[in-house]
Amino acid sequence: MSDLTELEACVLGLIWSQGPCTPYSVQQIMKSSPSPHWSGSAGAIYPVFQRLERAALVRSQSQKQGKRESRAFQTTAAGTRALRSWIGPPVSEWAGDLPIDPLRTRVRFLGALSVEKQRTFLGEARTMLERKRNEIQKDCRELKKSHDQFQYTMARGALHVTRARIRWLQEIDDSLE
Amino acid sequence: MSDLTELEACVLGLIWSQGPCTPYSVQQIMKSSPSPHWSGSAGAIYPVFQRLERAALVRSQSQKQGKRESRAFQTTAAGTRALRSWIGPPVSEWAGDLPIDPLRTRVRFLGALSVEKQRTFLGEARTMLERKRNEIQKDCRELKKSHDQFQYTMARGALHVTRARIRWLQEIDDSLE
DNA sequence: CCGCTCATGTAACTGGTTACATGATTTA
DNA sequence: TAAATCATGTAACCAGTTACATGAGCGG
Repeated sequence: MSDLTELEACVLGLIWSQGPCTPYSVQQIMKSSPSPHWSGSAGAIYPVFQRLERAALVRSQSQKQGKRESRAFQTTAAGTRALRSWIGPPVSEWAGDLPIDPLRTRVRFLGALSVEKQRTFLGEARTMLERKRNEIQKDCRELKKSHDQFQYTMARGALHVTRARIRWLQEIDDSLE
Repeated sequence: MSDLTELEACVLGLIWSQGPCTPYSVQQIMKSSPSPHWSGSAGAIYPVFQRLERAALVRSQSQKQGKRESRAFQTTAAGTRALRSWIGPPVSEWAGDLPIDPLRTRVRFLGALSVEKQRTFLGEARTMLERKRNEIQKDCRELKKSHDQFQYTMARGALHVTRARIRWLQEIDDSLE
């Protein structure tokens, strides 16, 4: 497998971290994520599992109970290697790049609005960001003693960034005086 | 036009902010952006212009010099309206959502690496982020007196977020003790 | 006149989306 | 027993990507 897509690698990582699991359960994890940026639809997930298995990065064994059949997947040694090399080091060039942020994109063209509308926009955006920040904070507290240290780390990252975005909106608001 | 894609809206916004311009010049702007998340390829840009014109959000007039012909596009009144309603308010639900960040995705699975590799990873990532931060800082200084206030604002946003990401990596590094 | 940039496009592909289809199992 | 959820997939679509094609104008 030449190069994993983000989704493929993410699924691979989840299989790795969850141990044997079904496409369905991975799908549930993706859907329940606080801000899922993938649909987690069957139409995406199942083909990914197929590709990963074809590339021998995961293997499956069917575990049928009664007439209901399902297959449990786990990473192979090659799969773990692929995951590790996907993560790095070496860290890819783009690592410093800003994640694409639809809110920032909109702010770029904020000049198209009247100053009043600009204020409304900024106010609404801040409300949403603050709500998000609170959610994440709650998440952090819950994950603090999580078995998986890096899930907590993720949440902390989310918190840092969300706070930064709030500060930024604050700054814009101030500059509109 | 039911709903603009991010790329369509972004192009529309650029046409709006630049005044009459050609697909090619918009393409150049996209390519020269500090962290372009679109390829800015002709295969993307030209069809977008076609769609925007079909939807009467932009109009064009050919400005041929000699045998060389090119068309200059500008937004129509409907185009400006579409841009404004794309920006909001009302601000969309997802505004608070975290932008998808490939670095964070990788950190989620950092546990797959040895602690040594984890440190290397974090070190490299930080170097890149710091380099980026410096670039952005320079950008900020240059844009400070820019004609377009919101371009400066964008850069400030980038700075806030990048600093937050650096602090986050710092925090992870500390927690590995 | 050769190569570079300007400038405009098309064609094939690809990864992920929505919507659909199917049937087993559990719960009200 | 009807509805919801578990669980597995397929099919059509769509936006953006890479790669290609074409030709004008310009500097060495």
